[in-house]
Amino acid sequence: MRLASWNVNSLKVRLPHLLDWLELQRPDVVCLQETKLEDSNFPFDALQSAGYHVACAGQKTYNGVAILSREPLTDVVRGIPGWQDEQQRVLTACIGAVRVVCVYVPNGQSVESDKYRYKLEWLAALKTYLQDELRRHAQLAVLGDYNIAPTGSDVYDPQVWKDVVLVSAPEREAFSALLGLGLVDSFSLFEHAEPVFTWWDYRMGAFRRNMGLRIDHILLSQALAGDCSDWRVDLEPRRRERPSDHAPVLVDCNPDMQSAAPAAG
DNA sequence: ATGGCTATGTAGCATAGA
Repeated sequence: MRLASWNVNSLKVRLPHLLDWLELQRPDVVCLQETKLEDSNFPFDALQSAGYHVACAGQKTYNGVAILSREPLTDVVRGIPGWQDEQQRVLTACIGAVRVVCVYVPNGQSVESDKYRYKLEWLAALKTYLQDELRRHAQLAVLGDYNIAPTGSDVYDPQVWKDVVLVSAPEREAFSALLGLGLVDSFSLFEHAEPVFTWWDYRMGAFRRNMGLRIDHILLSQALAGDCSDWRVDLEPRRRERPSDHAPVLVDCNPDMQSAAPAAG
């Protein structure tokens, strides 16, 4: 099963890129972030014609998440249950025995900002939610734009990216806390000779100079991580005209599509 | 290198992203 995550930065603008890319990569499941579309404007027809079932949780102008899947989506849940949030940032669904959570973690703006406090509170709520989901689903995948570069190796210049939003200690601790639940950053299952990034600023020729950050992640429960055979970022869409500032991230894994029950213990 | 692009809502620029 091929799982992917892509912050498209407006699905309206990026739909042609997405449709081309779906045909090339043929992922089984795709989590989209920053769709910036109300559900009434979601391009259902184009994606259904491309062979995908769709679940979406959008809003006008900002945020918005969606899950595309070749197999039907069931048990769809919008947001973090029990945690009120105006912003559409979380969507969860089952594909067979695999539970998929699509997340768009708040940016935080700056460590002095109220938005930064919201980000940390949001991450704490996400942790509680994922802990709960892990109890219910042995095969859990949490894909999305985390807006956190976990280590100094995940930024092009650790001197520049120091104690600022996206790399601050509290944010990195919040990310580690998700791993502490028993989730694995699928990136870390493989060796990487060169730095790997998933986002590059539109300005300053950042992509051309590979001045990027690794902030889009695919976390897998132990049951899925054990059979994960590949992790990669696809740079091709970022090279196109009018690209998203994020590149899609993909993993290949081999879930057990029969058993939905969590492992004992 | 200091918000230098890009997208949205909306009709000039403001807000947000990371």
